[in-house]
Amino acid sequence: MSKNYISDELIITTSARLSNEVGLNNLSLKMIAEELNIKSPSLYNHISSLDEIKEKLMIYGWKELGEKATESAVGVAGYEALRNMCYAFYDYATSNKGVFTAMLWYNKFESEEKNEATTKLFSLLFRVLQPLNISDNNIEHIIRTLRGFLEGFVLLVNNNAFGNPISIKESFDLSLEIIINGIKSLKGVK
Amino acid sequence: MSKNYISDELIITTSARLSNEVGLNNLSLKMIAEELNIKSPSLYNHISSLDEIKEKLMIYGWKELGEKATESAVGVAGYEALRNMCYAFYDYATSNKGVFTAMLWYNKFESEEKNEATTKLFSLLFRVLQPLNISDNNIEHIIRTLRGFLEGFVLLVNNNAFGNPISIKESFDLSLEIIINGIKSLKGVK
DNA sequence: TTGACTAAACTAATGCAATTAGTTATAATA
DNA sequence: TATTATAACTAATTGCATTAGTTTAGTCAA
Repeated sequence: MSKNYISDELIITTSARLSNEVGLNNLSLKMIAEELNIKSPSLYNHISSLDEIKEKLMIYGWKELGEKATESAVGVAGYEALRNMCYAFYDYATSNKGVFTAMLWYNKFESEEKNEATTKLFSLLFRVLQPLNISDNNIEHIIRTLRGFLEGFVLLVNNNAFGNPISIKESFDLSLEIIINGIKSLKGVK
Repeated sequence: MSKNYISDELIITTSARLSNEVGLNNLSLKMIAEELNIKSPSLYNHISSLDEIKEKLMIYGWKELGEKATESAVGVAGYEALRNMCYAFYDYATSNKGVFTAMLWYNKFESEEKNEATTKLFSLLFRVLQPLNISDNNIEHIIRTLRGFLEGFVLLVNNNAFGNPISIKESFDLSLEIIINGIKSLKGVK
C-alpha cells in the first residue's frame, strides 16, 4: 500500500475550499488534516503553523483574483476595463469568502512575497488608468480609493452587514458610477 | 477588606483599551482578567463568552463613533458635514484599531441590538444627504458606497497594507473629493 | 444584631486545538 | 540490497476557554 503523500499545493487548495465552506475562522489544522486523510501533526512536514497557511491563502487568493481580473480586461480599455475588473473583484470575493477574508486580513505590507501577491492586480489597474491623462501620483491615490471601496464593500456584503433589503447589485453599480464620474471630474482627466 | 467588584461596563472599556493596544485577535479572557485583578473564570459572572465581549465591543465602538460623528457635523450641512463625518470616522477608526476590528467583524445583520448599533450613524448620514435632492433610494445606495469605502480604506490603513510611501492623508482627501464629485454628478443632485 | 440570601469572587477540573518530540515506515537511490 | 530522506505516525505538552463546585462578602428582613 502506497503512502498517502500530500503536496504543499494540495494543502493550500484544500484549505481554500474548506475556508470558503466554513469560514476562515473555523478553519483548523484538524479539519484540513481530516480532509486529507492524515493526522494533523503530519501537516507540520509541509507548513510551520496554521497562520502560515492563512498567509498562503492570502497570496493564493490575490494571485487567482489577479488572473480573473486580467482576463476580464482583455480587449477592453479605459473605464470599461476598470468596470470589468471591479466586477471580477466582486464576483471572486463573494464566491470565495474564506479566501477573501484571508486576503483582507493577511495583506499587510511586510515582506517581498506578500507585496508581490497584490502587484499583478494593481499594476494592471495602473496600466488601465494611465491612458486617461491622470498624473501618476493621482493614479496611486485612485488605486487606494478603489481598493478601499472594493475591499470594504465586499466585506460588508460577505458579512451580511447591509441590513435593508434594497438591491446590493444596484448599490454596487451606482457606487462604480459615482467613483468613475468622480475620477472624470478631476482636472484634465479624460 | 472589600471585594473587588467589577462592573459590566468596566469589562468592556478595559477590553476596548486592551484590544487597541494588542489587537483584537490577541485579546484574551486571561488578559482582561489580569488587567482587572481577578481570575478569568470570574468574568463569567458578567459575560457568557469571549465572543460576547467582542460583540459588545462592536456595539460600543459604533456608539462611540456615532457620537463623535454627530459632534463633527454640528452646525454644518451638506457636503461639509459629510466630509467632517468621514474625517471623524477615519480618526476614530485609526486611533481605536482593536475596537474598529470588532466593529468590522461583528457587524453582521443578525439581531435588533446589533442593527441599532449602527443606526445612529447611518440615520445621521441620511439626514445630511437628504437636503441635496437625492432620491431616498439613492441615498441608501450612497450610504453603502460610503460605508464600503470608509471601512475598507481604514482597514487597509490599520493593516498597513498600503505599501508605497505616498501620503495616506492625500489619498483620503482625494478619495472624498472623487466620491463627493461623483455624487454631485448624479442627475438632479445639488 | 443576626441569619439567610445573593452575587461575585475563588479554586479545581475539563476539553480542545495547536504545536513539539520522538518513532516508524515507505520510496528513492546508491 | 542497504542506506537515507521524507513524511507519515503516536504520544506528550501547552495554553486558553469554559464549566463545576466552593467560599466569601455584602444586603436585607426579622
